[in-house]
Amino acid sequence: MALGKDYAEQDCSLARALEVVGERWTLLIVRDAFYGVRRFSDFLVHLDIPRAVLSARLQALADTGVLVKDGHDYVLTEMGKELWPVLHMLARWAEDHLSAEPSRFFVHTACGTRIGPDGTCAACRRRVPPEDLEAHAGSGLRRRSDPVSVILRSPHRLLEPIRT
Amino acid sequence: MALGKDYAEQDCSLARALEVVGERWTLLIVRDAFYGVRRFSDFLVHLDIPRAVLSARLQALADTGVLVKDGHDYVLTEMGKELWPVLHMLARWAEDHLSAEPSRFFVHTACGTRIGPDGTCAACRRRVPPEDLEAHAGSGLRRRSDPVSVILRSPHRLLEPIRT
DNA sequence: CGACTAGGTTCGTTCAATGAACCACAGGGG
DNA sequence: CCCCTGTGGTTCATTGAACGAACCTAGTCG
Repeated sequence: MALGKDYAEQDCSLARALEVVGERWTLLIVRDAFYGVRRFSDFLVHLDIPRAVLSARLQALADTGVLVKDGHDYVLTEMGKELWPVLHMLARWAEDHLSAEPSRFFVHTACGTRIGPDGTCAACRRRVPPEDLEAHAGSGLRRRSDPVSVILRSPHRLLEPIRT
Repeated sequence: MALGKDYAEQDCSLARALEVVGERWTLLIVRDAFYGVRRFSDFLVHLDIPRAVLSARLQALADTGVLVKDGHDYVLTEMGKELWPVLHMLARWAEDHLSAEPSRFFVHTACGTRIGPDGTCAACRRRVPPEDLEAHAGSGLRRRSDPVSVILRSPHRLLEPIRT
């Protein structure tokens, strides 16, 4: 990971996880992938990240099997999709403790219920996988003007590819 | 966070979270805090981290309220303790997908049941807070020889301060 | 053909991570 | 009293990753 020295000496599966998703930008790339971003240039404009870094991260994520490269699209694998609960909990933690206005919230498409902090649907009483969720813009959303941000401002189902 | 440029432009509470816990070493420091590590020198020897970086991270975590400095001890706040589900899920993800042998597993002290991937006790059917969990060494634990690793090899309750 | 776009790579600069050395203070012993 | 040790840091030169601008290549449109 990040510097010459990795986390090899740590006896913890957490350290293994951080070697894969612990670098700068990596989790934001994965988040965008859940939002339906698939193309290099879309990640680029939405994240405002150096091209070289994006290239390196996408390749690393493809190498470890979080993403798979399909033509010019980078798509989440099953392994990647299972990061959803982690992303969701981290975002909820920030909202609860960093006075971050929720910029997005998520609704269970099947029943229309907003899911709780633990990722479960209160009505259905079970975990909802990301493909059954619809993202809605919340009060804390800043009005950015790049094409990807504009598209992501209207409600959309997670993992559904966006069209720029 | 990491470089001059932070995640300020991102409209996402995830980005806010990563500004606090997304830097190199930070989540491993928080993990050790759950394991009962509290002293500067104990973090130092267990993480094998440069002193300057450890100093900077502990101060940053105290500034944001994840830890509180009590004399020479760094202790998790309520806000910090609520990171437990995130850490636990990330570690389970690594075990499931990175062929990482579990180095530790966690048992609900009250009923003796090993908790599931989502952090719930199968017997009690509810979320178990970290202070009610006991950490046990698993099959994947490497035999490191520093004093902190030796202590952490025997079962111990989370958040219970270790004695070197 | 020429212009334009998507998807990168190259490379010089900047800035954080590293690790070794140094500093300050608090006991404890002689 | 001075010396020694342990704890909890800070300072600083070096290294390597992130940055950002420029460049490259393949495909497409007119």
